[in-house]
Amino acid sequence: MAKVLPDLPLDKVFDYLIPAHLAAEVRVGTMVRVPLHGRRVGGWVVGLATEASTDRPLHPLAKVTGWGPPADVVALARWAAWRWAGRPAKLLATASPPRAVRALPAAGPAELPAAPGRLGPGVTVVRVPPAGDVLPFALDVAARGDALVLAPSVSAAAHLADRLRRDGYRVALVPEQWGVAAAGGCVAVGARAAAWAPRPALGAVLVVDEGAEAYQEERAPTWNARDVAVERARRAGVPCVLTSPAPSLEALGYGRLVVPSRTEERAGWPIIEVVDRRREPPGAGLYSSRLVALARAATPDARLLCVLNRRGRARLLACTACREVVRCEACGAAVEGVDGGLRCRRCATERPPVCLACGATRLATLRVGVTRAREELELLANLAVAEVSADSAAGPPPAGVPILVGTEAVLHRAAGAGAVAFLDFDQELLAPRYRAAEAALALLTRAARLVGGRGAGGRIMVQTRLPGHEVLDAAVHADPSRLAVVEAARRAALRFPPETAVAVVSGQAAPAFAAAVPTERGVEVLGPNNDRWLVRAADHRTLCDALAATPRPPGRLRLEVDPLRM
DNA sequence: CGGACAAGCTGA
DNA sequence: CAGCTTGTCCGG
Repeated sequence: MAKVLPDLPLDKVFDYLIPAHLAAEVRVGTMVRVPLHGRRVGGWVVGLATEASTDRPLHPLAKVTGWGPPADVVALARWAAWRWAGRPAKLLATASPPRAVRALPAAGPAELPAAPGRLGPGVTVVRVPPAGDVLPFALDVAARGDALVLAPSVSAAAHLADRLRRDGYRVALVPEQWGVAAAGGCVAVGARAAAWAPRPALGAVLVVDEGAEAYQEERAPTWNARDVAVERARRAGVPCVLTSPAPSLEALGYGRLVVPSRTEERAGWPIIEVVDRRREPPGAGLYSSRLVALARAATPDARLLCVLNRRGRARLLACTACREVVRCEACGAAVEGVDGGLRCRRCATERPPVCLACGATRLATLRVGVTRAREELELLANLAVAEVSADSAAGPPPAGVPILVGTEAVLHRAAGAGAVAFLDFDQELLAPRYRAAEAALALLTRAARLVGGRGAGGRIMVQTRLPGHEVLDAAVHADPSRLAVVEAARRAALRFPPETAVAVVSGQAAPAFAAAVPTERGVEVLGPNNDRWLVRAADHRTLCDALAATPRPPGRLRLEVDPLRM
């Protein structure tokens, strides 16, 4: 008989008889449909047995849907369900092909384009400067056969896949080519979900830009592809390589660090010019004389990207026709849009969404910081300046404009740049998130990739009132360890991860859950703060065991293990 | 999850 | 008291 985990928010395994005509297709991982409680549901075979765990009469499997995650991935999903306090079905769904796979294609060739080179056992963390190339590491793992290569975005994965193909490797882009990956004899390449790709004979694992936030699933269970990949390699006993321009503290805890020579690393970072805003004359606003000089030198071929993160400010509405700011007719304060109408933030007066100045009905949110910066830069530089928003539906940034200004989205939406200027970097350095420093350095590395290394003339300008901050110290010296040392000490002093392991508990059932967490072995429950509780323990084993031992009260509950913010 | 069944509420 | 909603239970 088959032990089946239904695709329901239910952690229970049910026994089914395997009809003779399906026997050849049923193995651990096979996706099936089964009768349960008067209906048919999908599920995964998670085990095979000869004896049922119940006396009640068994139903036969209704249907085999197709191939599913192999046995090692099923086991990995069970581990991840414990590690991120979630349901195995959620993780098995991620590990499954997006469309039913009835039959696998032929496996790829056994012989590989290159002989496996040096690759140590266990986890190797490699510091690759922003302008450096990770392809050599991808080739190293690919030469091991049935490799797994993860990149932080689908586009980065597709690009790496193309380059591996050009070097003679057969590549499966997962999850689209799930079946090709399952057949084996190829490199599986993909973004976050590819951590679960089927690999018949896993040879090695590479995680590119291991610290990227995109590796973490935002919805619970908040699993992280890097951590899943590391555990997977450990279970298989194969080498695992993590690359990053500035390895995270979590990665540094996994394995030995390999750094390039000082010369090589310095060449891979652009020149970073720090402008001390405390020394600028008052009234200069966001525009130091050095920034104005940089702006005047911008050309359409060597654009200047100006980054101004002004999040968390009250957002204003403006009329798209006459550009008048929309205000309350009763008290004159700013209004906010509420389902089809406008409401005053101060006196709660409501009215239809119509401009009082011109009567137009098309209103748009105004990002005060960025919009004003665009106008001011245009005057100061005497050049065209375009505003770039995070809305990718707005199309690519306009061509032929020498200066672009926007929130950090400008770094995602522009293909390249001659220079990048952070108008007010203190926003990043002082953000009230425990990972703010790592995130700020990540922002600088993203900018560094757009402008290239110092040899290519790349330069970044950072305006700040904290010129001695360790993030800037690390970037200016092209030495991320200068931040890692300070940050590790700070996290340890504040008992933040990875010094400790934490989970955020929220949702309607959070009070009952928080009260039921067993506070043994040093497990602490802190809060509530904004209706959220924090569970903290010395390590993940202690934390996850405590969460697993807590009975789930009825009602909505969100458990966020390893929160990005807390 | 979602069907079954029970208990509670409402209006004639 | 029919007809409906809401809550609880449980599945092979």
